[in-house]
Amino acid sequence: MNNNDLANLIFPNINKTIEDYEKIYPKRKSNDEQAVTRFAPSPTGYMHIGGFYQAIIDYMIAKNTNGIFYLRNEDTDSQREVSGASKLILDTLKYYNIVPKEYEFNGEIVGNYGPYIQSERKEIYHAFIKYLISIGRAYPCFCTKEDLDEMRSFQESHKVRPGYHGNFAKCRKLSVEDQINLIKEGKPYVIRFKSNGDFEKKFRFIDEVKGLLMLNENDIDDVIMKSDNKLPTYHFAHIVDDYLMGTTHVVRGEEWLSSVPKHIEMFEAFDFNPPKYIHTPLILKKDGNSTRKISKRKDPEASMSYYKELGYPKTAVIESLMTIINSNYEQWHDANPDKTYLDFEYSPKKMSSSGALYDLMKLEDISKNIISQMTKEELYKESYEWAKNYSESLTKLIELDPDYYKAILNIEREQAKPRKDIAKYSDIESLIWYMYDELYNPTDYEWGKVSDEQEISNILKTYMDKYFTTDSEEWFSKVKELASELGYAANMKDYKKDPDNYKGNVADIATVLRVALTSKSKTPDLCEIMCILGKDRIEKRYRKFYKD
RNA sequence: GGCCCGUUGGUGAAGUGGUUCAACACACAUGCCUUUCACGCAUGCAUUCAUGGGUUCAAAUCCCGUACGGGUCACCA
Repeated sequence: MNNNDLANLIFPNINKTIEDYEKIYPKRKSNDEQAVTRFAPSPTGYMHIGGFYQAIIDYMIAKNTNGIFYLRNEDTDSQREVSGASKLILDTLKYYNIVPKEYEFNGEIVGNYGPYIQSERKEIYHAFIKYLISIGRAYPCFCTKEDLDEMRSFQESHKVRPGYHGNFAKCRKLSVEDQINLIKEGKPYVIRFKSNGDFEKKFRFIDEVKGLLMLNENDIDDVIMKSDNKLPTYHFAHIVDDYLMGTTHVVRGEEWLSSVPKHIEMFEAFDFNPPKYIHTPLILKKDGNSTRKISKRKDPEASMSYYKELGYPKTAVIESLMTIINSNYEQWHDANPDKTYLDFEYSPKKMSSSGALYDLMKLEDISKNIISQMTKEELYKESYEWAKNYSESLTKLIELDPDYYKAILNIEREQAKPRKDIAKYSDIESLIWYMYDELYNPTDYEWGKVSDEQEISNILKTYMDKYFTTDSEEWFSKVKELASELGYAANMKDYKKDPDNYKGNVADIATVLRVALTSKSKTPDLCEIMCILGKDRIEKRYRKFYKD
């Protein structure tokens, strides 16, 4: 009885060898510069901002090198799997135009290196495990959960390094005969990798972000195949998949750094070259005085749906993340205003090696700039699209009269220095509601210096009788004339020189005209608002303040 | 606890031994402009790079210690 017998007993129906799979999935025909990257989330519920930001990096690396970015579904943990999660992930990537070249969804496989869903790759993993068993680098372990708990508490109380290693690795000492007998008896087992490493020894490892690292060798016999569903653990699937799929760069969170030694050892056991690793810093969140990893439970902004629901433009979300990915991005973008983030050359070396706080104010700023640059047609399209999904009330307003809505959006837009007051589509309604008679029913008027009812009435009446115009050329001079007639300074300089000489100034007059029309003291250009509302509706609103 | 990673302003950070080394952007403050707000413009905002020591003519930059923060030690990824 030897290892081959053991391997055949465990995997009697696995006939393909590693060589067979290497033929089925030949090395990708690409030159050395062309990177192959992957986004490999597990479908556990929602799209996390940390994962998304890694996907951007994957996508950019592939784009920069004219390589391939693919999506792999890591669903080996059936317990944690949430239905619909993989659709959400693909949809989110597509929504942001981070589209993988190869992926699998709903039975459709796009690409020659699939399946891209790990649960469908069981046979492949088994072939690789079978090989490992046959050469004595993997073995069945019959330890129960209780055995392992006992081991752990012993290690804790005796202050030895925890883990299934050295003399604690009971099952690695079992003879092949015993192993075969126990399996025949039907005892449940997992398959563990047999480590040859020495924890006391260090080896050099280069991470593309952090640079040269000295790491301890792995000496833990990790589980590579689970007992219940016979699927591989992450560690093992990573080796097999990234080898067979030709991944050149693995982008993953910093939390994986500590498992690098075991991954390296497994690659070596197969004599495969490991990919390059880009361990990205975590996205953190300030919580009181401390910082911690951003989390879905506590932080709504951890989920990508947050940004979509609030209606931030896609490019704003991506660019705000770019400022964390490579902080020289903004300067580059300012110097190359016509280019997009896809033209930007990502550099892992320029990544910060410590975690970053994601600044929502920064997002708002980037977003305001982007929205201010949109034409009214673009903003109309984007905001309508958003409204249909997230705001019934805004949808109604838009559909009432699309051209009217566009006219409102166009206030102080499509000009050299456009207005920047919209950061997200969900802001729009609260900025334009007073333009709609259907919604206009204010109870609170934000009067300024002039609040005397008689005076307000007088100003409004005089304006409507003698100075009303919607001609933008002469609008303000008319307001000035009105101011003069009523004893207010027509221009600010005169007023400042001698304030006592006047009842107020032209700004006070404009404020009365503004508040009586909109109830708000702060609005965009009053003349443009008046143009859009038209004389009849203005008069109707003003008449409420007339006194006889 | 072991091992690993990190620590430049409120935030993202540039800067890896000297010649503007504390850039740039956000935020904040003030002023100008102005019919309000926003925009725009101008100015201000770290005598100091967690901390102690060392190397050096010279350190945010190199070395050692300390503190603090984070990660990881699963049949989860």
